[in-house]
Amino acid sequence: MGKTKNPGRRPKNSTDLKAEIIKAAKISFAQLGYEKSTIRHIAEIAKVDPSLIMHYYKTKEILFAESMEPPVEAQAIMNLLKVIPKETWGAAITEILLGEGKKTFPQSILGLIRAASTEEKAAQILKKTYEQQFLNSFKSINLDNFAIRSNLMSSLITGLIFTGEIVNLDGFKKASAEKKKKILAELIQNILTFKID
Amino acid sequence: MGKTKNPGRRPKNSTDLKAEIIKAAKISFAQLGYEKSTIRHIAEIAKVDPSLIMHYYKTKEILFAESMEPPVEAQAIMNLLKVIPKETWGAAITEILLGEGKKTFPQSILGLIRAASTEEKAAQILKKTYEQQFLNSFKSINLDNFAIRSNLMSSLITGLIFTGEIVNLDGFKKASAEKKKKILAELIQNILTFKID
DNA sequence: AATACATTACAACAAGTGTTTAATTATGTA
DNA sequence: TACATAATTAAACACTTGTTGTAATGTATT
Repeated sequence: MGKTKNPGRRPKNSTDLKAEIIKAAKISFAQLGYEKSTIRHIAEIAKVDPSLIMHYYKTKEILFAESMEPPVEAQAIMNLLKVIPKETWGAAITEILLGEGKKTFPQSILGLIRAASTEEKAAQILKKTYEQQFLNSFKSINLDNFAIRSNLMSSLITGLIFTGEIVNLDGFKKASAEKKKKILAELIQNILTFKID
Repeated sequence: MGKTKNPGRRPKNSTDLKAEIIKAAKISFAQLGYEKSTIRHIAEIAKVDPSLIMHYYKTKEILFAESMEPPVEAQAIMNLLKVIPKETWGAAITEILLGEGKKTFPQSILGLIRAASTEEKAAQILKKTYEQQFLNSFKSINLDNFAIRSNLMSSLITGLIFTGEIVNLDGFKKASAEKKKKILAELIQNILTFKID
C-alpha cells in the first residue's frame, strides 16, 4: 500500500489508489469536517499526490459527496417492528444499534453529523438517512404521531453521538455496555410508546 | 448604527463599533461556523472595515472566543429542583427552557453547537455549559446516576436543536407550542426518574 | 515493435485567507 | 491654538486553498 514514487500505469493487481483516496477522505471528513479537510491533507493520508485526487474526482465537493454514503441499517428496523410485540421495541432497536460487538454507534454517522453543521449537503444526506431509518419504519406500522416520534428517535441518536464524541461528555459513554443497552432501550421504548394526545 | 465613511476619532457617544462587531460575529459563527465566517464577511455585516476587527480583537480566534459567551439559565434549574416535588421536575425544567415567549431554544446555543463540530474551543465551552446547567444541579440534589442523567439531558437538548435547526427535521418543530411542552416535559421526567440500577 | 492510453508526478496559478503597515481624520487635553 | 492620541481606512503581504497544465512512465493492444 502506498505512494509509488514513479508515474506509469500500474499492473492490474496493484493497490487501488482511487479506493485509498476515498478511505482517507472518509477519515478526514469525519475527524475534521469539510473545510479543515484540505485536499493536500487527504492526499497525505492516502499517500498520494494531491493532483491525483483531482484527476479521479473532479472537485472537492464531488469527493465529499462520494465519501458520504449513508449508513444502512434501515430496513432492519422496519421489518423488525412489524413482527414483535410493542413492549419489546425498545430493546429490539437497541440491539440493532448497539448489539453484538458494536460498543459505539456507527462511525460513519459521526462524519455526517460533524459535516452537517457546515455543509448543507451533509445535512440533507443525514436527513434522508433518518427518514429512511425511522420515519418510514414508524409510518409503515401506523404508529401514532410517527413524525414526532421519529424526530425524537433521530434526536436521541444524534444527541448521544454529539455529546459523546464531540462535546466529550462521558456520563453515558463510561457506563458498561450492559447498562448502556438498558438505558437506551428504556429511552427508546418511552419515545415510541408514551401517550401524546 | 453603521459605517462612517471617514476615519477619525468619534464623539464619546457615537455607535460603539466594537459591540457591533461582536454582534455580527455571533450571527456569522452561528449561521456559518468558524471557517466560513471570514473576517471580511463579519466586517460586512457589522458595516466596518476588516482591519478594524483586527485592531480591536487581535486575531480571529480571540474574536471567536469573545463572541462565545455561554448561555446562563444555569442556576435557575438547580434552585428549582430543590424545592419542588419529583413528579413535577419535567414540567418545571421545560418551563425554564421553553416557557413564556420563547418558542424555540436559545439561539446562542445553536452557534455553540454548530461551531463545536470543528472547533475544540467551542466544544469545551459547550461542555462546561452543560455541566453547569445539568450535572451540577443534579449532583447537588443527590440524584442517583446524576452523571448519566445529566448526559442524557444534554443529549436531549443537543439532539432536538441539531435535528431541528441543522438537519431540518420538522416533526417536533411543527408541533404546537403546547404539544412541544408536553412532550419535552414527558421526556425530561423520564430521563430524571426512570429506574437505572 | 509501435502505439495508444491509463496512471502518476511536479510545478504553477488565481483566488481567498488572516494579518500588518502606514496613513488619515477627528476628538480631547494642555 | 497646538499636540497627543484614539478611531478608522486603504493597500498590501505572506500564505493556503482548490485547481490546472503538462510532462513522464509504465501497461495493454495491435
